[in-house]
Amino acid sequence: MNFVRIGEKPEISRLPLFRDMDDGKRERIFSGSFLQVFPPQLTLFAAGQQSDFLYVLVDGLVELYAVSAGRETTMRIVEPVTSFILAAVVTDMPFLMSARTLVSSRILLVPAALMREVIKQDAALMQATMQELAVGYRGLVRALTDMKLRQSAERLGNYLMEQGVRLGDPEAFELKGEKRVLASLLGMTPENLSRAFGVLRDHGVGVSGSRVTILDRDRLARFSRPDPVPPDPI
Amino acid sequence: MNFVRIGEKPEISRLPLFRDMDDGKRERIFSGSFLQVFPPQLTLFAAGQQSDFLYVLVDGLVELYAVSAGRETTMRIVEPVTSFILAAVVTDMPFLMSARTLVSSRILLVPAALMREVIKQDAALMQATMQELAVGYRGLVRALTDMKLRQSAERLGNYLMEQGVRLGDPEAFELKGEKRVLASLLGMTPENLSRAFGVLRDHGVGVSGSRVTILDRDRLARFSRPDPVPPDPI
DNA sequence: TCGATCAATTGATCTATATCAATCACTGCC
DNA sequence: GGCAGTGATTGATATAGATCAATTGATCGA
Repeated sequence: MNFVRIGEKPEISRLPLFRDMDDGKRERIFSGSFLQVFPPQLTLFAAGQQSDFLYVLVDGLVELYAVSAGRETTMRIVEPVTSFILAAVVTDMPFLMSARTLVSSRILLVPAALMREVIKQDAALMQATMQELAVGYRGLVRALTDMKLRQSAERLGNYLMEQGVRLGDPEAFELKGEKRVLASLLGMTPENLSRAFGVLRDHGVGVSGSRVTILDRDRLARFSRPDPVPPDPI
Repeated sequence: MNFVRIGEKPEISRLPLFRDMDDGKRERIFSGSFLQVFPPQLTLFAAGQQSDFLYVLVDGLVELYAVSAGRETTMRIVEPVTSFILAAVVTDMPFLMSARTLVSSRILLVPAALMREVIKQDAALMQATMQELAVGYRGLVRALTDMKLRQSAERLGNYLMEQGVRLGDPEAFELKGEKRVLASLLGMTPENLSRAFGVLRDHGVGVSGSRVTILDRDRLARFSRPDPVPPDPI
């Protein structure tokens, strides 16, 4: 367990969540938090547990998953630098999701009680928390719509288009995490993910290992029918 | 278009969202808002539109639905007294969902800009908004998990158990809205909703029209495997 | 009271996706 | 360099749920 080192601060401070708040208050949060490195495939917390920390993934990759009816499903693949499990911290309710590292990860742990306390004191932090929750809410509305209305290959197509934009190069990028995790995120089996990639090959998508190339964006869009409302910025 | 009448205030003021805020500020919001009655089956707003108002359903029934890939799906059945479409208002982004009245409804319209302005001024309102979004976020996490992991009859079983508790009598209650809307909410066709009710008949559920009776709660729970983490209050 | 209308139900298929079963292709290690 | 071990792919089959097609039942107005 280490306290937050100087080198880490800038990228964490640059997060929308902490960016606009009072410097002293931010310092207070950071000095009460600690950075920890976790090995791959380690369970960080399980659904049902009391939410003792807000997590900020600084480096690595984390999977959030939910369990129900004896099976599990990936809810989110968290890429750095992002906070996660904010809603549980804000409501002071047990986690609905579990988390595990997919690769070795450096994570900032902010004590939930401290976070809740400073939120109450700092209007900018509260505002940012509110925004983050609202944006997250809308992301889930999209995800649920996607799951209810689109079929698997279309979901994959949309995911690839969005991921391309998010990662900076809409034409070509690397998939994050194993394909089986991606399959679970998209609500399908690994077998069907393979077949879905096969389908998309005829609609302007190239894949080789985890390298994805979007050869014909219009063609892919025509097939996967992206949401008319464009994605929210951050 | 009428301004908020005295008679309406108490139940709106009692909403968690407005309950704890400064009285003067609340007055400011209410005097800038108006109550309106809408006939059944009227579209209140459509996805993609700029979010000009926060809506509070005072009386009646409203359906929130999303459209994608040419089809539509019910996202939420809003019962009084509840605010809706808060995330769009907070982020000042276009609606992701459309809304229509299912029956004649009395609705409070709070101008979105006014809402955002007062949120910035009143810490208690901001806090309540944050809480509401966090609770909503968790509701969507549950809904998405449900859709991904449970099959249709189980989803129905869980819905009925929760609805019973929410409406005050876990043993017997009336379904809100038409069954076709419920089917869409639960991500199935009306035909399959009928069959799902048929399945649940062997698992402690009685139905007659829109009247649902839960004859054997344990049996139903055994079948539909409710979430181990209990639902959030409010 | 009788049709007309529309939601709900029931039955018969069809289809997207899951499941089961190999096989293939890496990756790392001895 | 070869061979476990693991993830990805491909193929064959099974199944939950959709779709199509009537039929039933309830509501409402003439």
